[in-house]
Amino acid sequence: MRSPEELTTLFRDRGWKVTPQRQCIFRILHDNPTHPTADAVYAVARAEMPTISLRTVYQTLNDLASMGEVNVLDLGTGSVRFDPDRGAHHHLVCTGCGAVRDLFAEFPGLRVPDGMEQGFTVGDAEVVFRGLCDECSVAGSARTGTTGAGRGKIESDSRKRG
Amino acid sequence: MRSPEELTTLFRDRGWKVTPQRQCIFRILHDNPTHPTADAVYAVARAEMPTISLRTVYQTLNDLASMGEVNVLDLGTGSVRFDPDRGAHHHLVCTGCGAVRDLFAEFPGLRVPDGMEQGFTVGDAEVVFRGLCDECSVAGSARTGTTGAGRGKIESDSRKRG
DNA sequence: CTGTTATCAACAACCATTGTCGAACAACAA
DNA sequence: TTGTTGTTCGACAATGGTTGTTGATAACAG
Repeated sequence: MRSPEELTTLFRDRGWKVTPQRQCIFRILHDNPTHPTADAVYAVARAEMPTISLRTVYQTLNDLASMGEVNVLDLGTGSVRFDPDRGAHHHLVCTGCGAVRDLFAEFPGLRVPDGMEQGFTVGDAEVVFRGLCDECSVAGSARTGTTGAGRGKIESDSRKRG
Repeated sequence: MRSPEELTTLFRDRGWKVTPQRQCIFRILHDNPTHPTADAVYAVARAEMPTISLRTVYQTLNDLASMGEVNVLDLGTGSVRFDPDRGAHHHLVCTGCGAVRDLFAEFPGLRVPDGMEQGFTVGDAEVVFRGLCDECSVAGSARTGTTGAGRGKIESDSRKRG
């Protein structure tokens, strides 16, 4: 996404006000590679603006998304993540803790093979590599995780109910 | 996933009972290419078992997931989907209506380039092609959708609040 | 047949996210 | 420096998807 200064101009052009809260969020997101959730942004923002509200964070995040300044990612980790990097890239997702890392790689030949479109008008392709991050592969030799995606919400197999 | 008959055996082996409800869900899922949500399974199940509960559907679906008989997919469409096809394949996702279609294609060279693992122990790669299905591309020439993923929950830009 | 387990119904709780409302306030153009 | 207007806050309710709970009933499996 663009720099806080540029965003200031863009907001003004749209007739939107540039409040300290918004500027704070601009700064937090700028060059941020951590794909923070709304709640993560909120936590950081509170450090310098203790009275900022979660509602305002969501509001501004959505404003930025509607302007196309951040990408909204739902990688199945339970909450939506915001990515200020607008360039084409893919993701590594930890099935343990939900961490997301960028993967700047190109995969030539990554398009729907002819005749398999099934009526779809296909836009972008995103690749998600799922696995365990360094911390989680150390911490847990058990719990290899669900085979596919999943937000870690699989019922804890609590048989014997009732 | 395996046939209803095989699943019956597998459940018994685990000391689980094979109830009509479970068998019903086995049948609904078997060779089902629609990636149904739990609610979709529930709707079909009720057609032949009007008294089945949503709770039981979730329960059985999670049982099957924990056995590795179905894949749990969170494609950012708002609810989790269940895929009985355990083979390697990818997906087409409609950003309009959330429909999911299988894409049986192989993408050779789809692995994390050396040195870009960032500490991850990478397992599978899933490719999501986002676009519009035939129905949605006819129905909506407006609303091209959010650039990235997103469950269509972006706030409806209702300015002038307060 | 009998003991164990699954299911039901009905409800509450959870989480991420959005809506709402009034009051206070601050950005910014005049 | 003002006034207008948009923004924020706080506090709470509501949504939708999913899971927990409970007691009673029903059904599987040995």
